[in-house]
Amino acid sequence: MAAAAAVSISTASKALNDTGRMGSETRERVKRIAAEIGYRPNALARGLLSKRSFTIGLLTNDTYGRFTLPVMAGISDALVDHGVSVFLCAIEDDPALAQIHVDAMLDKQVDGIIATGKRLDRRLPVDLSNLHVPVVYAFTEGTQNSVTFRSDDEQGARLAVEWLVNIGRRRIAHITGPEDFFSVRERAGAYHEVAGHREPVLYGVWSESWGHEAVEQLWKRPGEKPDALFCGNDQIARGAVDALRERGVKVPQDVSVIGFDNWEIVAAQTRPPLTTVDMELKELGRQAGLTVLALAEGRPVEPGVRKLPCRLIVRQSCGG
Amino acid sequence: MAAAAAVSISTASKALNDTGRMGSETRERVKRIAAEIGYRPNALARGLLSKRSFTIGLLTNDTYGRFTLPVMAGISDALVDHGVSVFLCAIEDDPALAQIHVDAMLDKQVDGIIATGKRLDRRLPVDLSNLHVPVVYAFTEGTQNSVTFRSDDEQGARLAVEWLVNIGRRRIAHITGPEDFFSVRERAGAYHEVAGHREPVLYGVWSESWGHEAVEQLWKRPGEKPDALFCGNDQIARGAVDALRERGVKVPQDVSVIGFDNWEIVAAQTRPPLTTVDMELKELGRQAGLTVLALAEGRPVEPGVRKLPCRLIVRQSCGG
DNA sequence: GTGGCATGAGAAAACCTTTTCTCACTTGAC
DNA sequence: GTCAAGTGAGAAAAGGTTTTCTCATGCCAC
Repeated sequence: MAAAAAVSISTASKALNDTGRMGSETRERVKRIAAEIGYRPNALARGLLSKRSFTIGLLTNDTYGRFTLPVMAGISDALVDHGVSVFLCAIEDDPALAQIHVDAMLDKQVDGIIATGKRLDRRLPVDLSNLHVPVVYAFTEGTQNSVTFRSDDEQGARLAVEWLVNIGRRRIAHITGPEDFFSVRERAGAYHEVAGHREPVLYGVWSESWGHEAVEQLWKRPGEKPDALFCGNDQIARGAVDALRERGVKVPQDVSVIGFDNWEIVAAQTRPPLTTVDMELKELGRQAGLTVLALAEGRPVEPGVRKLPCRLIVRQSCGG
Repeated sequence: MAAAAAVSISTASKALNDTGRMGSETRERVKRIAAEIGYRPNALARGLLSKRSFTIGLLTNDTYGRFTLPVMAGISDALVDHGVSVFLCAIEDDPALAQIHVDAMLDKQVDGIIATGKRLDRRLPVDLSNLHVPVVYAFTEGTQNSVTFRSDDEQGARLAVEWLVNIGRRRIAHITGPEDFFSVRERAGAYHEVAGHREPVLYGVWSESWGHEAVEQLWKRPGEKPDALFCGNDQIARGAVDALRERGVKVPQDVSVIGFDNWEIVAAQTRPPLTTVDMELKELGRQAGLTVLALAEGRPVEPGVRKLPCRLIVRQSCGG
């Protein structure tokens, strides 16, 4: 303890925390000696007393981290300045494992929990609604009266389709994922609204091969071919681009293609690199982090669903 | 506290921990009541006394988590049974940020630190060599006298090339990443040894487009074409497969292609799906987790570099 | 010179466990 | 009937910090 090294006992605490009454030369001396011996207070002891562990838990069922990692980066980015560290718990879809991790986090007195996932319209396999610590949901379905952050998929889709319209495309097709995804329906709705129903929506799965196959279907149909494809994610877009190339259709000259997610590893490696919609997951994580911190500190936060706007990332697959 | 709810005071502790002397009916009663009221001991208070926080820190500079996530999954998998939680700290390549995170972890009295990265032959931008907590390195360069876990890239490469030889391929080319990567040189060494120098090694970058371009180079050369490609990672392999398809070369009939990393998102989505070498990162993480736990508990661990064997994942890009 | 007050610094309690120590009571043996 | 040993359970200390309380000193004013 700094006390022993320096002179006094609990006076050290007051000196280092700039609290209490004391001579300024004593305060300075204690601080100097503390710095010299590299004294750092024990966060466990501090937490025991203050009821704040400066620790939060991040719960996710997104094994590959595609969505979780950007969210995590945002959370960490926002909280590191406040001295808060993050427990990451990957729970797959295993309720028992999830419960174990939640219990472990609670035992360690986390100041709050952020739940995140891989899908907006599904809950994590564990009930977090009656915990005595604040819970914030990010990119996963929350509970009644909770704070939930999600991307505004409708606005994102609108952004994409309007872009295609603005560069002069008229026959825009929409190739997307399974219709039971809420975000698929939201994006399709925006597509219909902006594009005006000129082309049908092709529902499928989230894979390159579906993008490939959907292009086959579209180009086998009689009549005019689409001059633009709005794809439900970057993998589908990539499959579509590959299929178009194989058919000798030029991207972006003959057909513009636009993706969703801005999953760099796919979007940037496609030839040509994909124009796509970024869901701003890092910003989403940042806000979730600040919110759980606010709740932990007792500041009031309005419950409800917060939709964060998406952003269009322009690369070369659209021309225009 | 359970004490208040039940009857006595510190007796509760002894009852719940099965220590001390006491009547079995008292012990049972305390346990029962504790279970009823859902009592869970405060890990902070426990840690203060026991000097064990049941917490470790995972430090990584692998932003996209391609390598870190499987390692993390293994660590968590190994340690969750021991009640240990993991702080994940993504430090990019920022020394100042790294130091902040390390300090925060030490303040929180982590029982140990695991350092991981995206490259075997580079250190993290922070010195962990003189900490008073154990440090284990996994998939990143460690320090003198430390415990380091890494994949056996030489053995992995051997596995791949031997497989190609065994299915009858004779003109095996090796397209790989930058020569300054230690693992690139190790893999190339094994390739030379097994394949017998029949083809040159093409060094480049870790991208699909390099795989694509390398195939162009190989097929533009006069003389016999390769009948197999051993690629330095799955992205290169994927670029190569795409280039071959565009040239009308059939995979796997005419040419076998084999990748490295088993990055499912690339390997499984390639047409045909890639046969590839898996570095068993999850197992690597598991062992790193158990090792740091052993060190934290004071059990002796031999320092040194532990090479873990790779495994061949057979899909359809090789035939045979 | 004495009473009041401001000031600086240490003492003590609290946070929640675990562990060791102590004490009262029971039992068995002589 | 007394003594030793054994048993059950509570008391107390410790762990490192923060916060409140107390006390001693010195100063000013009267």
